[in-house]
Amino acid sequence: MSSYNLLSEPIRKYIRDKRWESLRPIQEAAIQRILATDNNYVLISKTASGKTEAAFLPILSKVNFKESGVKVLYISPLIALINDQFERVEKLCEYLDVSVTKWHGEANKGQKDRLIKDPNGIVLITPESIEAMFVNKPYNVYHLFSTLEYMVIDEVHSFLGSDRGIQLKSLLERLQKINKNKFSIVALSATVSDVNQYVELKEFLGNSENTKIIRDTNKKDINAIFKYFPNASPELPIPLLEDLYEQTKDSKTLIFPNARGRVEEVAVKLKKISDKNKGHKNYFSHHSAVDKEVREYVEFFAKNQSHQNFCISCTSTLELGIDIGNVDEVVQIDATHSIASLIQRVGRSGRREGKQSNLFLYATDKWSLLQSLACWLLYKEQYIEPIVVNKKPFDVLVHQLLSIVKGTSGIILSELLEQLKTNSTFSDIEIDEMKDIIFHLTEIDFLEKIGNEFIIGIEGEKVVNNKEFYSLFKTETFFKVSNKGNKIGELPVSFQIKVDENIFLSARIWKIKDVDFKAKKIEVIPTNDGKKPLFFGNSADTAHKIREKMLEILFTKEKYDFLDEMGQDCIDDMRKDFSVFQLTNFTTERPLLLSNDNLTFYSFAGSKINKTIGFILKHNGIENLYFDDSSSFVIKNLNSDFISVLKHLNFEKSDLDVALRELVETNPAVLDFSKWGQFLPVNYQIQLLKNNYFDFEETINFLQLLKVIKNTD
DNA sequence: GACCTGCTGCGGTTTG
Repeated sequence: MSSYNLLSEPIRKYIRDKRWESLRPIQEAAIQRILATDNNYVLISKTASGKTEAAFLPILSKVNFKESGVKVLYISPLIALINDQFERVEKLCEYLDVSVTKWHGEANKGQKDRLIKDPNGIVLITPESIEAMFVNKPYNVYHLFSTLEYMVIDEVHSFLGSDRGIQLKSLLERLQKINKNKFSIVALSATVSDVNQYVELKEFLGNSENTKIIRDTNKKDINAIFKYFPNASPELPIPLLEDLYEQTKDSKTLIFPNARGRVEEVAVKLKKISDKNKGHKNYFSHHSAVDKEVREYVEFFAKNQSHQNFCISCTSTLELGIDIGNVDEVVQIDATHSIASLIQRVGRSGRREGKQSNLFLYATDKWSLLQSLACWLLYKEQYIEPIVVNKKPFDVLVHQLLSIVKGTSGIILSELLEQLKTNSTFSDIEIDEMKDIIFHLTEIDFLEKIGNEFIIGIEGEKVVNNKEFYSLFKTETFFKVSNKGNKIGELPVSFQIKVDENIFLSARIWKIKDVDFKAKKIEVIPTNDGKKPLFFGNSADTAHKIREKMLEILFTKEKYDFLDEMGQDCIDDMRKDFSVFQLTNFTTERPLLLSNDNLTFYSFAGSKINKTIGFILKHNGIENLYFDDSSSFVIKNLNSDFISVLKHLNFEKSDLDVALRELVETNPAVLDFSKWGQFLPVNYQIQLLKNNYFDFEETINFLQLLKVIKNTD
């Protein structure tokens, strides 16, 4: 225990009292390095491997908490995670007489006020709460956070590649600027396995040169079992549910059915089967539309009822590090959209004494089976999709610009530009581009120029003084569902929301008794039979590599011992269907099926490339139907030669910009992916579409190399 | 048929 001896005595006492026999590998490595240097570190290690302690043990040994001011700022993407970590960190801090303060939208205000009176110790916060402080009480940011020594960013991978991540990076740099002595950063992550991702990670922390990666490569052994139950209707096949029940009834299980409606269907139907068989009653659902208190109860149950089995049907709400302990079995119903997501889900399982740890992959559709298989094979190859960071985040610039102006009582142009230009988040955006955007914001009354100084304009006030301002993502308002004052969850308005309709929610069945459209409330009573609720969402993008792997599987002869008979037969059938194509190169060759009067182009490409191809086809007057499951375009009544059309698609730049402008003007909803993009000048909206929504560069690369293989008979 | 994430300030009332 060499690192142990380097820690301060109170921390060593903590370890002794905890009766830890040894430090985990990630802790051994991190303790030595964090104590010895002021480098930034990224600690990469699987869920529940002691990452939090790997960061906090050395930081608490090292930092001098005697001086006034907050010394350590911990940032989390989730309130639930802050509440979880608070208990752990606070217990540790009892040994040091250092105070820990939760600072998020649901945290106790008295504690926050106390911190302002006497800034000290450790603060646990969300990015949005930092944003709010910059906007409303910029002097408090200085008062509290100008003497930081360490910042800890938890679940850092959840920020990378998103607008929320760009916002956090900007906030981090704004904090760094008000600290005379630069603070060091320790970031924690469970799912970074590709060396290419290291570059983006280091860049994110703002000091690539002095950022080091510490990685525990210990893998989790898990046994995959594929089961194929083709379904003919939107409902899950009964044999699948019965098999699922048998596989999970004596375990602690997490089931990921991908969609909230289906999460409810699984929870309710399994519970019914369990009731019939006199099995356990602990069937729950957990997703964003389940009431918060109900979700907390479910988490509490999973964490504390160690002697009882349970089954939680959930969405990605249980992907991140909220502590529910380990489960015995993880079930994925139909394919995940990314390997990163699969890694997180697999990471939830752990071995119980004398029990094999299993991952069940159920598929209800042949394409989903193929995609699931592709994901599993890529997982075994340790592949993970690359992180794509928008280097010209004009929309986040709009937001941060308003945040900076609001935080001042008037700022001159040169000072505003200086603040943006010295923030490396925006270093690829030119000064002239910034000026364009500032000019446009002034035109639409988001900013107002008084003398030499910019302040927030009349229209800007409406936006900045709204609580929706602090976040980079949009949310719609749902109707609150309750039963005699007990909150159950919420549902979006749809034709389903009417009196006497029966729906599933929070793993139970309800009859709608009253809908109050004005108050957006639904009153329900329990009942015995019903339907899954309808939600409307967008599916996440599917990575290019996953589609490529799907194609590869179709052209190999391999048998998979983890596939059931139905599944292997299905894959063999698909292979037979595709055997009419003489295809050998999975990077460049793609099948083109010619039949009577239509053709089907199987692009086997990532979502962004497909969106771009669809747009270009339409732009060239080629009407097509796109099918996401099979990544294919069906084109009817095409007279010209499709291949030459595809190879010679019109990429004239000015022409493309005209087409994109037309798209933005006729269909502004195309910008819905960006909360702040709507306030950009139209030519910047076009650039945003090119950078974030479409991917012309990759599409051109793909099409240039593309060799279309036609069917032979 | 299709995921997730967060939220100030102020004035009022209640509580110790």
